[in-house]
Amino acid sequence: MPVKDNYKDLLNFRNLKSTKQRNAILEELESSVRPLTAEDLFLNLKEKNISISMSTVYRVLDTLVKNGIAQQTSLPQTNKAFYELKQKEHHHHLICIKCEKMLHLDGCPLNDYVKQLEKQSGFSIEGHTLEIYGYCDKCKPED
Amino acid sequence: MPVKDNYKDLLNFRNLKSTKQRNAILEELESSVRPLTAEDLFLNLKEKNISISMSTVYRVLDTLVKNGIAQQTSLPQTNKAFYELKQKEHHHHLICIKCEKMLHLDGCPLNDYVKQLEKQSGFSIEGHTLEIYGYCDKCKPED
DNA sequence: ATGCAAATGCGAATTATTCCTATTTGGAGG
DNA sequence: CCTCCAAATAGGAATAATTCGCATTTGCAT
Ligand SMILES: [Mn+2]
Ligand SMILES: [Mn+2]
Ligand SMILES: [Zn+2]
Ligand SMILES: [Zn+2]
Repeated sequence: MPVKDNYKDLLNFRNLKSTKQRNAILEELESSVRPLTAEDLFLNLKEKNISISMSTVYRVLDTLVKNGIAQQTSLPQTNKAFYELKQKEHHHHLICIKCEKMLHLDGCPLNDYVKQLEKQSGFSIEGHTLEIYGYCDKCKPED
Repeated sequence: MPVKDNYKDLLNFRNLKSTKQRNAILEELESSVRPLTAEDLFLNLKEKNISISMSTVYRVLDTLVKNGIAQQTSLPQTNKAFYELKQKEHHHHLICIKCEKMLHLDGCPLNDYVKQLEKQSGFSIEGHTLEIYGYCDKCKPED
């Protein structure tokens, strides 16, 4: 049972070879409802008996990000990176501190703010990080 | 020339002992115009011949944060933490990717957004991280 | 002044990630 | 299809930031 090769064009188009590992990671990311860590990916693929090493996971993710195929976010109060496929629209996340549930939010509330800030600060602004955290419905402390 | 002990009350009030290391760290943070890393603090204090170890720097910073005296921020594209004294007003930073210059911004653009999000999401929102980055005046690429 | 919980120092451990190098492999060209 | 080689991978060592464990020191209540 061969791993899908749905991503050959996507990869070759950017002068990237279509490999078992890259296809498998893309498949994982595409089918996941939430961003995944390098370790998540490593374990998921092992589970499916796809041979891969941690260094390859990191290298592939890096390549995907550099080529605009994936994007990285990092959560507050943890220092590991999460990855998801790049969405059409720039967005942020709402994260449960307890269970790590992660909702994709619609759009970005900072467009105007950033534009204005760029004018008054003299910086050329390249981007921003924004993550919102709290307790989800189920994890709310019941005091 | 003894290290100042201006912070004794501040510390004792929270059942924290006033130690040379804690006072020295508080002094560094207070006199710095920008947030400092654990290593910055360690080196600055060594420079001033104040005996301290890295683990103590981390432990003290942790204690200060837990007690609401300091606050931690972490920059995008780097995985070290920066610390500053807790300000009266919640705020964010504008950071130069190249030279690491860091401006404290006034206020927070997210108050309304967060309130609205809390209602419609069912989360109890505890906080958010927001850092804005780009190139400062002097570091702007000149194309 | 005394006693003891709290704080510190120092090195080892941990965690996430990157680097090194020998080996394998995708796919361009014949 | 073959061949070939640049690109990609495996596996382990290295790095960087941070945390831990434990023996020693110290602030401060009495
Ligand atoms: Mn998302
Ligand atoms: Mn600040
Ligand atoms: Zn945004
Ligand atoms: Zn804010």
